[in-house]
Amino acid sequence: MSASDTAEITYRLDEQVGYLLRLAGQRHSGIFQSQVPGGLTPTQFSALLRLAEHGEVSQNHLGRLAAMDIATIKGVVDRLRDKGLIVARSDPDDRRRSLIALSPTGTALIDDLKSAGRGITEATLAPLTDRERATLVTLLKKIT
Amino acid sequence: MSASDTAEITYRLDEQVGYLLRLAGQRHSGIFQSQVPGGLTPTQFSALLRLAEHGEVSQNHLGRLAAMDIATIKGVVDRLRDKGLIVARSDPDDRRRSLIALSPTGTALIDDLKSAGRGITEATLAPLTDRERATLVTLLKKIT
DNA sequence: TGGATATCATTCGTACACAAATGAATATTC
DNA sequence: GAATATTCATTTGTGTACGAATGATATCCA
Repeated sequence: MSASDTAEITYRLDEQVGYLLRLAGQRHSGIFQSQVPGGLTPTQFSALLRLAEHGEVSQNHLGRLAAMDIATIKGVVDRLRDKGLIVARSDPDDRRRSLIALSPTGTALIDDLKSAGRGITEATLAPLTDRERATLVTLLKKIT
Repeated sequence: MSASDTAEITYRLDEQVGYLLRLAGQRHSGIFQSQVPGGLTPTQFSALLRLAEHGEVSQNHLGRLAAMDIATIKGVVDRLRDKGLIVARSDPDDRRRSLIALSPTGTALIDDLKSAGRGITEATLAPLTDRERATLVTLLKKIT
């Protein structure tokens, strides 16, 4: 047994994906907040874009589309409705369901959100070359 | 102007770093929870490892070391103290400061945490080759 | 030395994030 | 068609995450 085998177990927190994912998320979140219109959060933004893509869907389905827990999407929907960006109605064919759709205000906001979203992604990826950006996106998709 | 230039602005949520960072973080978080001993959260884990690296530090300093807001580290420290993994005492040389250190129980846990941390990273990166793993870590560091 | 400045920790408010429990409504299956 | 299972939305509880305000303590420097 060599001397280095004795006690110490080396483990560098700064090299772990989990820790780095948290840090990268923090930085992105700051950039997002400074560039998004309407004081939207990243999750609210995702929910709105999913609604733009899919049209009217049930609340739980929207949560699945935007990768949110049912308890999380509930709060997000409540806040988006308070902001007047979405409308909710109960499904006449299934009384358990609450159908969620963009309001006219919400619809009118979508193009601005897409444009802001492009700027946010650009700022987040600014330290990378085009090739590195594509690689990062590819690798992140693989571990999702 | 071609037909496709008219209205539609294309924007794919599933291609945006911010969204992918959130998804990757969610998956990692699930893996973490299933493998870490003592029911620790990723942030609690990070705080403990920083304490192991740096020894006794002030609460705010610990927050900076582990990339947490002062309001966040306060809650984390409270919960770690409730679990008996750390001890806090007031700094005799600066009465504003609260000095935080690992307790004997916390110290005894560190090697297990490092070992679990390796497994968690391995499971998170399982879909990637060794080369891809190194690339991902490098790119994440660059956007941090 | 004494006033401006900075740092430390706490607290409050808002917003995810998810597990678990609940009750209502709908599907399934025998 | 009745028992079983599933799905939907809500609620509760715990734990990040961060901005902003506050009061206590240190430091700086004119």
